[in-house]
Amino acid sequence: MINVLLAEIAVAGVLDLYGVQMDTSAIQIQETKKEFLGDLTIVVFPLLKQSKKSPADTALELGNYISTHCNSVNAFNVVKGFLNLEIANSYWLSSLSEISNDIDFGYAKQNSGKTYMVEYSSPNTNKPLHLGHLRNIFLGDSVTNILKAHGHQVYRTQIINDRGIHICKSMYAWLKFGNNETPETTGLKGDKLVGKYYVEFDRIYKQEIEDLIASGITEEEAKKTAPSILEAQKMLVRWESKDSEIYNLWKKMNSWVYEGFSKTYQSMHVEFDQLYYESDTYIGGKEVVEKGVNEGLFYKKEDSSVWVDLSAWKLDDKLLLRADGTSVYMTQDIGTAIQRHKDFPGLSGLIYTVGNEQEHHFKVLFAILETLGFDWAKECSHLSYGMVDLPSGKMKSREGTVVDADDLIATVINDAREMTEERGHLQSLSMIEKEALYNTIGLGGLKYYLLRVDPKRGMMFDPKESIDLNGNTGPFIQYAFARIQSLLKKAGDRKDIRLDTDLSLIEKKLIIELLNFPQAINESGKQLNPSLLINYTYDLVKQFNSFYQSVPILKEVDECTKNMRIELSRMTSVVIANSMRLLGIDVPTQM
RNA sequence: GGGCUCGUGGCGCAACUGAAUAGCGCACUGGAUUUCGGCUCCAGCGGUUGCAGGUUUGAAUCCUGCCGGGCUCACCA
Repeated sequence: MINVLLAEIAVAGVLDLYGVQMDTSAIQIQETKKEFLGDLTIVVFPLLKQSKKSPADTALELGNYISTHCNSVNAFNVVKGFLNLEIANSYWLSSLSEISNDIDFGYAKQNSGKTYMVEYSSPNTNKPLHLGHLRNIFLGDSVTNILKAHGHQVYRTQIINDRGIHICKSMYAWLKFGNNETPETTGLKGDKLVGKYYVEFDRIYKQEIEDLIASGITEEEAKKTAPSILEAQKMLVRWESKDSEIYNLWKKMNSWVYEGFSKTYQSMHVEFDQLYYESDTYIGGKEVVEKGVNEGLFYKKEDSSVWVDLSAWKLDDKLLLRADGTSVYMTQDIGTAIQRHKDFPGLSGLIYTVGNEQEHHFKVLFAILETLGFDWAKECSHLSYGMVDLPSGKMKSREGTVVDADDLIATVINDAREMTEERGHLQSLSMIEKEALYNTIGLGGLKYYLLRVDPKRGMMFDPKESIDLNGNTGPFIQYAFARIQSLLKKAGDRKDIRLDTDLSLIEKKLIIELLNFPQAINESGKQLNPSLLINYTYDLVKQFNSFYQSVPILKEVDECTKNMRIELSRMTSVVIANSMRLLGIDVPTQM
């Protein structure tokens, strides 16, 4: 890579000129802004302490040194403290030639020897998946792909939140008002049916609270003593003691939900390697907590609830077991983390893809794991992401503004169908191929939209924009790919690029952009941030479209130039495909 | 109230973690096809980066204060 080479030469230059040894990391190299002459720019301000000269003099001296010591540097110019270097066309052409034989360009060539586990999705089993889950799922899925591209082994996992008070709420409402309804008798998807009774519970509960308040009880008291919530709590205790009636009901309703979820995952082409069930892992968590009490790591209050003191982390004390002996969310998360490290010894990292409203929870979890003395605790990390809001504001289940995942996916595929039928080149496609294409475009647009924004930030979801075709969208990228495929089909056999081919500015810029791909993968992996890859790919495609528009490719008469342009196009499509694959987005050969 | 976090053209997002005149998309205005897929390209309009100080050769980026959102501090998950 030329940047590395230039940095080394610059370091040698500083040593030779000013007698100071520097690290290559201190050399700032960036692409030259388009309004200046040159390809790469070294910022010399940080070197002034060493040179003890003006920015202009330093840049001039360093420029002279570099151009005589690096034959890929043709010329240079100095603007203020910026040393602009012009790199020889032959360098760019040989770089293009090199990567154009690499179908896996950008991906690690060998195994890193490291293993990671990425947790994502992990829904509760009391209601269907919604838009918020989609951001979570696409993010976790993409981060997994990106880590794999770094040569790591990665396991996709979930914690299935299949126990707890929330499940009991659905069960209670179903028992009371369900009339033995099943997915079969109602034709409802299993997760939708169970979700219906979770909502039903909430309605009853609210009503009871209102009635209690009307009878003169305080709101706080009413919330604790409403009959429905007391019943649900009793159920949880019975469940933990494996009461067969409750346990069987729980199994039945959960099985409905899993069937529903599995359909949803299939529709978005997402799979997992290893599932963990809270109903299994909470037991291990409980045991560890009890052991921790005996070892004096945790303490018991008079009411026999168990707590941990986290003042060493400047965190409040945290409850680990309720007074009635049942466990909380944290208890099972402790058990799950331990189980995972038992099952996969030597994990280099365990990454939790969970919304930012749980940042505090994970700080506490990791602190507890450290308290327990697990040395892998510091390798656990929380991939936190911001909430998805609608133009109308926040999604609120109470107000019925939650965007259902199944509905959204269906909508987006249908929109893709309508738009593609209108303008597509589909004559040669069978019905099945067409359906697959609508799927690719609709889902691709949706994934692109949700992955485009920096995960850390909250984002706005506008249903109208999600599968827009113009601008910074999935279909825009897909179209560029399809168009290149069409071109390549007519291009004939590949030939090597001649290093003396003429290069225009726009062609050179495109090569430079292509060469940046490994760096984009690198950054997105380091930061666990797929949006960096999206931004990169979008810039690349814009650059390509501009190139495509400005010069003939197949109609070019000069054979060398024509061949170079074909290779440039082909390599662009390889990078598009390789990048989109990491985002979980398919690219069609025609659309 | 304590902690975390975010305020960038009308709207939605960038800015390589401190560098050149803050970029892009949507929307709006005007152009481009004897051309390989026009779901394309080119140009214009539009910003004192919430406000006020400070550090620095250089600040959207770092520090302090204020204003305004969001999240969180559960015997919920």
